Amino acid sequence: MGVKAINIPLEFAVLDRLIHDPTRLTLISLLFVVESADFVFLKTQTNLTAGNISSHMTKLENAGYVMVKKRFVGKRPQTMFRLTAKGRRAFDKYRNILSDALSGLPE
Amino acid sequence: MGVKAINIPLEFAVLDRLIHDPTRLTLISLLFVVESADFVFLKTQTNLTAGNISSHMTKLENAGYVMVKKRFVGKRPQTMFRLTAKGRRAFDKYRNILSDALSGLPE
DNA sequence: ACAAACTAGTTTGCACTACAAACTATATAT
DNA sequence: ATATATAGTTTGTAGTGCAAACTAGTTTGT
Repeated sequence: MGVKAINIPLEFAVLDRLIHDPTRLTLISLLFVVESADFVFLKTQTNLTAGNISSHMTKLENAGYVMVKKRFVGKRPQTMFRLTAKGRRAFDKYRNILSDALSGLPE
Repeated sequence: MGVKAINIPLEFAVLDRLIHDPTRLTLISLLFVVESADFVFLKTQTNLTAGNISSHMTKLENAGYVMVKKRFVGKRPQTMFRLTAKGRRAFDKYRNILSDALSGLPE
């Protein structure tokens, strides 16, 4: 028979690409822990450029993972972000798949 | 002072992109556990197309993460892949960064 | 009052990437 | 001979991430 049958359940393939990108992983994780954050907070906590944050958050918004509320604080525009229930579920699922896959490896 | 200073160490940004891609993550993980595998094995264990595997493995080879040995088995070509020491180190580091970052999150 | 510098973002352009389809080359079956 | 299968590689294309450039407004300096 030669080689024994091997079955390694590597579920990396089904990881949500929208979450998996490192930049969005950072942004989503931040939103996950702080519940709600504005643009400036995201910018100072990360080392991302404004443009980068903007386009990624738009992508997350279009996916329905993030809610956006714009208002003025004093005279300045402020953009607030918050994970939606859908976004939270997607992130939970992502984490579970990833940590399961990682823990399935030896060592 | 308003809001307390928050410092969340999210190290996702430094993840090795070469490893982070889900397809390569799958391929590298496979090599990590089986030590050495041929093209056909990688193809049957994953649901990837041959072209996809080919280009990803070339990328990993160029990065010095994977060694390739070609030979004939009977009359058929066989391409064997194996993680290099460098590749193994990179993968170990990747796993550590990722699991640390994940475990830093609440819940 | 006017300009320069700063704040808060969005849009654009480019270089790179992943993916499957198409291809090469050889072997086997009919 | 022709068709089908195996073992891959190369090519073409659509999509992506990123910073630079831009928009719109505010504050500061003189």
